[in-house]
Amino acid sequence: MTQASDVVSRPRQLRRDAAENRELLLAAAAQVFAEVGLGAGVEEIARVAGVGVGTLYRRFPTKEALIAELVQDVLEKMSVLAEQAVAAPDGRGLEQFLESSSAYQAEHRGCLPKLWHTSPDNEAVVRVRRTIAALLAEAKRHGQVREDITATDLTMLMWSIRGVIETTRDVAPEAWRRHLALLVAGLRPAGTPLGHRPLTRAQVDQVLADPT
Amino acid sequence: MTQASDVVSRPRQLRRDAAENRELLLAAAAQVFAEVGLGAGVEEIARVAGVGVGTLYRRFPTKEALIAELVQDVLEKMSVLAEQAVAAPDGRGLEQFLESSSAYQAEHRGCLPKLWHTSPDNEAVVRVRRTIAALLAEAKRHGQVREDITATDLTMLMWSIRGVIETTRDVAPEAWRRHLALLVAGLRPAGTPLGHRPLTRAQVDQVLADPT
DNA sequence: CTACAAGCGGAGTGATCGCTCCGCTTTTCG
DNA sequence: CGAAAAGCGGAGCGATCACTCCGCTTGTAG
Repeated sequence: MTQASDVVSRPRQLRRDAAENRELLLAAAAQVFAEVGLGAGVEEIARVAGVGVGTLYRRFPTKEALIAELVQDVLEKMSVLAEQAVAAPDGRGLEQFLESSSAYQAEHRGCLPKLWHTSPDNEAVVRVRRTIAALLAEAKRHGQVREDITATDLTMLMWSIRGVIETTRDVAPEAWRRHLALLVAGLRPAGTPLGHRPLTRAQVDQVLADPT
Repeated sequence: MTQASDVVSRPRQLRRDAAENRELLLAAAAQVFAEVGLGAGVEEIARVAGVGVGTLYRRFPTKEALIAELVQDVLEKMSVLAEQAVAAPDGRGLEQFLESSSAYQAEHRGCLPKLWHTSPDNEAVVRVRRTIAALLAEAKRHGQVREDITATDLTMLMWSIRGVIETTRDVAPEAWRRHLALLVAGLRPAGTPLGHRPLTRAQVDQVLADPT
C-alpha cells in the first residue's frame, strides 16, 4: 500500500541485529516456500532463519505480508529484466525477456501462486507492463511477431509457463524451456488467425486483484 | 489401487438411499471444489449434498478418496473425448481433442490440481496416452503438426492450459481458447526447431506419481 | 407386519495452523 | 559505563480442519 514511504514511515531505523534478522527471514521464507510451497508453516521459516516466530511477527505483521514482500522482490527483478531486454537487437528483446523472466521464476517458484495476484496499481507491475508493450511493438516492427498478438496475450503466456514450471519443478526443472520454444513458434508470423478475442486489460486487472 | 474389484469387494450392495447419497456427495463435491477449490471443507460438501459429514465418511474413507473418485471420472471422460477425436478427418483429431478436453477441464476445474498426480498405471491414463499418440501420428501424417513434436510435448501443453484455466477461471472462463490457438499455431510445421529436448516418458511418469 | 441390519446426523476429538504475549537479553548512545 | 529502548524466544491461545462415535431412524427380507 504505502510502498513509497516504507523506510520513512518506520519509527526511525531498525536496530542492526533486527535488520539482519529481517533479511535472514526473507531468505529463509524464499527457500522454504520454494521447497514445500506456500503452505509451509511459519515455525519452519523461523527455524531455518535461526530465530523465533515472535521475531518473524515483529518484522512482518502477517505471513501474508511476508509473502507480499517476496512477490514484490520478484516483480522488481522482472522489471529490471524487461528493461535489460530493450537493448537486444532486431526485435529479439521480447524473446529474451520471456526467457530470462521464466528462468527467474523457475528459481523463485515459492511465491508464484501469489505472483499474479498483486494490485494492478503496483508500481513494479506498471513498469513491467509498459516495458513489455514496448518490447512487443519492437518485435512486431521487426517482423518477429504476428500483428494480432496483444500485450494481454503475453500475460496469458506467462501464466501458462508458470503452470509448466510448477508442474515439472521437481522432475525436470528446465522443461519450461521447450514449452516456451513452442509458444515462441506460435507467436511467429504466417500462422492462421487465432480466432478468439484477446483478454481485455480490465480482465487482466481483475485477475491481478483477485486475492484468492 | 484395487480399482478392478471395486464393486465386488463391497459387502454386497448399497442400500437404495445410501447409493443415492453417494451420487449426491460426488455431485456436491464437484460443485463445491469448482467454486472454492480443493481447500473446501468436508462440512460444506456434506451440507450442499444435504447429508451429514458422517454419511460422507461412510461412503468415502477420506476426503482424498473422494477427490480421487472425481479425478477418475474426469480421466475417463477425457479418454472418451480422445477416442471420439480419432474419427475426425484430415489429421484434425488432435486439435479437436485438445479443444474438447480443455473445455471439459474448464467445466470441471475443481479437481484439476490433482488431475495430473494419478498413478501412471491408471487404466484411463494409459488409454488416453495411447489414443493421443495415435492422434499425434495421424496429425503428422497429414502435415498438420511439425515432426519434432512428441507425445510428452502434448502432455506439457495440457499442463500449461490448466494454468491458464485456473488463473482466468473467474474473470474470463473462455480465455484458454485463445491460448490454445496460440499453442496450436506453434505446433504447425515450418517453424524453427524448438531447440530443447522434450520430456522423457519417465519424467512424465514421475510427475504423475508425485502425490504433492 | 416385524425385526434387524444398514444408514443416518452432527456433536465431539485431536492435530495443526497463524498469531500473541511477556519475562529476559542485547544494542545503542550520552 | 549504565540506563533505557528495542529486540528476542517460544509457550500458549483460539480457530479451523479432517475425521470418529454413538444414539436414533429407515429400508428391506422373510
